Amino acid sequence: MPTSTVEDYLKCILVESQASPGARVTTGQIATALSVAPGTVTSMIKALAKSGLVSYEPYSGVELTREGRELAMHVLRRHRLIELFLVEVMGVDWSEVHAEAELLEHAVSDRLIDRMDEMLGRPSVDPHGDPIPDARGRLEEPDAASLVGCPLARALRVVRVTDQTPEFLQLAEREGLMPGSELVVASRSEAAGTVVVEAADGRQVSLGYRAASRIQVAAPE
Amino acid sequence: MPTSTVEDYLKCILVESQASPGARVTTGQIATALSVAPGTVTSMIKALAKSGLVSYEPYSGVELTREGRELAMHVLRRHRLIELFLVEVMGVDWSEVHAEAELLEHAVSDRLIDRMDEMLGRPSVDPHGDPIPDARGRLEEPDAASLVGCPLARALRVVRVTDQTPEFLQLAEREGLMPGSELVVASRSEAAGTVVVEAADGRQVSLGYRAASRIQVAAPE
DNA sequence: AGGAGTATTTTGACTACTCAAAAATAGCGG
DNA sequence: CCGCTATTTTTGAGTAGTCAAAATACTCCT
Repeated sequence: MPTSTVEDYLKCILVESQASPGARVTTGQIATALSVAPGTVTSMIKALAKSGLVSYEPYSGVELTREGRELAMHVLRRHRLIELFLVEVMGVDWSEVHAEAELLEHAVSDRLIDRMDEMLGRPSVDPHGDPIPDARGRLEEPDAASLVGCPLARALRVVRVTDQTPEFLQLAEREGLMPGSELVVASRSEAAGTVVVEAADGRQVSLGYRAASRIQVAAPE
Repeated sequence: MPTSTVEDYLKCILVESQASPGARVTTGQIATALSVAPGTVTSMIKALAKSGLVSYEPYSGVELTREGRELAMHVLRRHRLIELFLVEVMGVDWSEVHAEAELLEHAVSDRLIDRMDEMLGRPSVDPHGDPIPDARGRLEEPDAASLVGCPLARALRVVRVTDQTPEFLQLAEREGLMPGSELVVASRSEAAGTVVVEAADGRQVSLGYRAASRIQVAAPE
């Protein structure tokens, strides 16, 4: 049985490698993401490599093995189902569910997860639009355009928000930029690094490139 | 922030001291209840004493301090609310909820616990009839009679089942001895150490004294 | 009171995780 | 190809929890 620390490392490696596909994940990246000292990551990674969960070449980064990826997928599934459960069934604010799920994902049994899945109608995405791996650990990662790369002056729908900080999520909620919301990108300024968005209620919001890149959109319906 | 191990020790000391009021809890008792080696308990207890959560006199047992008791009460509250939530909201079998709650009680935030409490209508007992401490850690422990000490040939109602093993709980369910069930104690044999109970459906069940003492009853309604 | 037997504590060691700080390495600019 | 900087790894040490087995203390019986 993997410890919850091991689960955290694997999940972290999975999401980091999804964020930049093709590249190996560096120990520094992991240290930052998990808020631990760099040396801690190195020794942990060596332990994971010994257990066959990652492949590791010193100074060149880490990659999940098939077994490690499967485990990480299950943790991710638990995390995202719990998030959705908290929002849909328990009425928790979507800006708070990430932190709650971070703890619960290590404590909830597979039976309970399946019960949640059933209660929620076998959903495919969590409250942030992140796809939920199925019970066999399969996941298709849709590649949607972000507010930085999408066409202008076209009706669009938010499908995913890839920033889990409560502050960002509260902003998104306030400005009508949650998954499902409709919007139009009014303009972009390369020089200023801003994107001006018109939400469904007609209000205009200006976002920096970093923030804009965290919001993914698709054609309405 | 106490670790989940500390929470387990405190909760264990609390329930053991409730089971035999007045007596100090021995390290051996704790070791058995938590399935750890006796020496482990001794060193853990010394750490708890240093943190001011228990008072400890070598060879004479342990007692919770006010602070330790408060903490233990909160853990017990979490545990029992989670059990009820799992049964009422998620439809989990009552014989399984104890084990689930054992893990979840360390991972659920206070906010979520309060949300559960609200959803369940501020309940006073869990699915086994165990009383739920309130948000301030207060608890009244009703002293009901068990099937060993109650009157014979009188209509009674099960109010509490004080054995959390799945096997026992499944038996109780099968034989109609869950909290709320009505029954009559038909006879008792001191010599054989058995109690014969007639459940609501008319079936008779014979229980050993140990099992009978685990089922508490009160007058119907 | 003297043992015998049981419960408890001590000892020494191990796993899992962590950090700070020193040492090693990679990759770049010249 | 040499040196500089940033990153990574190593080293040494500490915390939390655990066990097996030896040592100690209690208790009860004769």
